Amino acid sequence: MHGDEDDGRRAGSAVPLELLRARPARERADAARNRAAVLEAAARLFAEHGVAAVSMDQIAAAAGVGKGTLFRRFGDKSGLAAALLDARERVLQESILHGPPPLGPGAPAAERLAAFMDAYLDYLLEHLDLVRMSETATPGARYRIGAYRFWHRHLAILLAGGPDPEHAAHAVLAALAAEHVAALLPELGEPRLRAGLHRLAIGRLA
Amino acid sequence: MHGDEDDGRRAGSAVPLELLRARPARERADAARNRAAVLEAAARLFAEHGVAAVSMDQIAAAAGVGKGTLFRRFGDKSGLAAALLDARERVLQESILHGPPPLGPGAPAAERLAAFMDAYLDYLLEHLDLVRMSETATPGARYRIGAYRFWHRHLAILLAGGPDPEHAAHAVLAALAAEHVAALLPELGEPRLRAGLHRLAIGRLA
DNA sequence: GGAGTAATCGGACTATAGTCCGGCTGTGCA
DNA sequence: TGCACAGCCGGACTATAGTCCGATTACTCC
Repeated sequence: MHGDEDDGRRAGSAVPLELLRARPARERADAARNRAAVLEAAARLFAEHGVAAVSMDQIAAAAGVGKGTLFRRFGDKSGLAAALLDARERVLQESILHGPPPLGPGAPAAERLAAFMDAYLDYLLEHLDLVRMSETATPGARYRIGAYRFWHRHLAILLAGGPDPEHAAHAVLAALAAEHVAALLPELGEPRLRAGLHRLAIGRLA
Repeated sequence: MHGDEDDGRRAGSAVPLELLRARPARERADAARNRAAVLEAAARLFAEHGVAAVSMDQIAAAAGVGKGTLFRRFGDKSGLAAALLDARERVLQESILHGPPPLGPGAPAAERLAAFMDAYLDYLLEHLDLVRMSETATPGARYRIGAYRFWHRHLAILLAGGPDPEHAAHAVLAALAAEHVAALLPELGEPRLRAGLHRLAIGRLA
């Protein structure tokens, strides 16, 4: 899924469990230590100086690892951002799949849509810079990470009544892009942005 | 507006004509020559190797100018892309302002909306890589360039009947972002994408 | 035609993302 | 406990965007 660091334990892949256990499936102790050190250092530096102002060199130095380790582990800066967001994303996804209505299953589609827009916007506003980094570091990154596919699938199902739910879901997600929200927030303010996004999801834009 | 290179002749600014003529308003002959050489070299290299695969160094070398000249003139890579798109954009903007209906004034808003979506998508698909570069080179670039403001204003006027035309216009433009269209095109194909965008503009998404 | 001036020129310089590979070490096995 | 090796480590290396400033040169005014 999203945090696809290239270690052995990929979740949800089709590889049989035996094959994973054939080679040392667990990551080495030093690798685990370094991973934790990197995530901790990155979180601290990002919080301290802002996401954009922190270089990968600084993170590597602060974590006490080499650049090679950093990049092999997380791919690039967007991968590092995704890894930091991973836990938060899982919580939201879990609430959607198995949580109580209206965010979870059991409520009418329109109510679930509204709940999703609110919940996603909450998540986005809380981590705007980090999400922005994870979406824009490399061209097309946003559409490749597993999280996008999850949100898209969820929206397409909720929009199933319309003419083209697949495209409608993409259109809603376009308006939820971190870059877009970051640009609109100072211009419109949060309440107006939130209301507009609700109308978009409901299909009452014009 | 969009191609805001920092020479003396800014179009559409509020500066009185006298002030512009007080200092040497015309660009120097060598500057004009270099500007043309850069644009020509960039257009050729972009067409030959693709926008992403051409470095600013290569462009400078091919144009026979130094890097300093290149960057002073166009600011950054997105500025260069914007300058190359400038002529095309003006044509579209002119058609909207003074051309025949339904793209130009005189037709009902719904028809003008459909015409705009078609015309903009034509423009976008024809120069997808270049627009993408101009929009994504630097964070927030898309929302700062004058062209975005133009499209937004136009859409907001056409969407005037709805609850929040300003936000609706932003939402439509979010779905027209080069990054977004580039990601959806291979997945949905052009006809489906076009149809979906029409529905979005009409407000019949769901 | 000549001097003054202001803008331009261009290449050296910095900062950062991302790659590569020789050496090392933790881990599983005997 | 010792061995073999897969996988990890980390810093040197490359490529590119963007900055800076001394030298140069086009334009203006006398």
